[in-house]
Amino acid sequence: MIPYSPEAYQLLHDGSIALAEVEGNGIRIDVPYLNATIEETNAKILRMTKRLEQTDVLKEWRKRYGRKFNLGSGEQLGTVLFDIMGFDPPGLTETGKYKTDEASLAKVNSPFVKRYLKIKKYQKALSTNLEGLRRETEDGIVHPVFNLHFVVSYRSSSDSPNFQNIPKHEPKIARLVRLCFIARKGRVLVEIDYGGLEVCIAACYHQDPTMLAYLHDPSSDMHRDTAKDLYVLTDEEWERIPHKMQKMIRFTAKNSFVFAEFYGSYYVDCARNLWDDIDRDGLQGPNGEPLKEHLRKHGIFERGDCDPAEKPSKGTFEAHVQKQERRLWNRFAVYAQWRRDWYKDYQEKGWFKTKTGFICQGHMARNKVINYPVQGSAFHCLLWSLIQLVKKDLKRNKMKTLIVGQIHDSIVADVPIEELEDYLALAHNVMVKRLKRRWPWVIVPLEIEAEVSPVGGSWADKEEIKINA
DNA sequence: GCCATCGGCGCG
DNA sequence: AAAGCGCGCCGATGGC
Repeated sequence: MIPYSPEAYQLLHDGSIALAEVEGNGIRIDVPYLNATIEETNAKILRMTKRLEQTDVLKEWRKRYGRKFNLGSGEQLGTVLFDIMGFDPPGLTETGKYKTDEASLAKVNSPFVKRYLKIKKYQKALSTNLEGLRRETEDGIVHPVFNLHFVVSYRSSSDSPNFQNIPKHEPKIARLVRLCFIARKGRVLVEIDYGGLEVCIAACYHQDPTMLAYLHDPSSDMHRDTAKDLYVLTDEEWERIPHKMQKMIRFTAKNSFVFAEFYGSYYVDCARNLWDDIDRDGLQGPNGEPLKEHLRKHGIFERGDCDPAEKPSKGTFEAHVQKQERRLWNRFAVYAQWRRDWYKDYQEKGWFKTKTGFICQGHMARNKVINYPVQGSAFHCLLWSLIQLVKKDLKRNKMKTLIVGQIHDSIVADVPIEELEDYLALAHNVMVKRLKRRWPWVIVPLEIEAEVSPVGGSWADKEEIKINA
């Protein structure tokens, strides 16, 4: 069976050509800054490593391994922490070694851990994002590759360097790396992204009335409402929490619970992650108290065993999250039913077809069957918009704007400052209005948000800007 | 020296 | 009944 309709084929065909042009354009790199930053980051890592020498963990480590000592070896670290020093092993990897990732190490009570993890973060940024970027930059321009093939869900990928995983969430690291990416002379970098695109596209498949109501009412906020339930916060208490803290609480509710559930996770894993999030992010309740203290006032005293074989005990966070899980899927009951029906249909036929005309066949686990069509179709909305801009609108209007990248649900462009207004209007027209005409199955309103760098400035300094429709 | 695999982690 | 989707890149490791 040919795995796509003629129109789906056309999308990949046009998309490949448009993305080739995007690759050719490339992004300007601040080479002097990049070179200086590589030097400085190297020195910083060296300094931090020196300070680590005084910790008891590192002393034990050197004693055990001598000349073979290697700070980058997770295996050595596991042996030192859990075999020699007797900390509780947080769990084992797929192949039976000690886990030494950030979440596991967070449970080890030692001043060594925090500093070690900080070094690892900078090491990662240095080797992947800074040195990797320098390797791939030529004449001050980098040309990331964007692939439309080999991705099972019919999304895209990027490499050499990967433009789709540049640090963003950790402020210091994000700034360090994003200062490298700058607008050309007299121009600004503009990133326009669809807000909540995957949720919107999922809603086009399942048409759950509660979800549709959320998406049609811009003043409502599913993640905020879920966050309040999850942490037992009344409206009045929520209002007393500082805006920045509200955002952090909403962020963890969204990523560790709502999206996790939508992707097929369940309350045991969610409870574990959410409980860890509270301490790691320093989440606080309405009186500035640690969120766990707030939960205690509402009869939630501890995390719970989170043992899949056991029922959660009363008074635990695990039991509470289980209750919230039931509540979530009761509210989105039509969505829940669609998941069952969609999967059953696949089991009977052995394949399914996406809204954008692609056929996925072969053996797939349940969660993949549910996620691929949404993930793929969401990206196709972005790709169609990008094709319109690159192939039609920018050329038709004889504009000098260059599309330079794409990150699943966003488009990055290098725009002459005098074209900014025109570009924003054009993008809005394509991404919001014309897309819905192109694909009438998009039955929810779409929203876009734009961020703009200073003239000749960097991606790190971009700021949100209003789009006048 | 080359290559595949693993654990870990960055992004959506 | 099962139990988080998709990518790419890095260093470590071990087999050849």
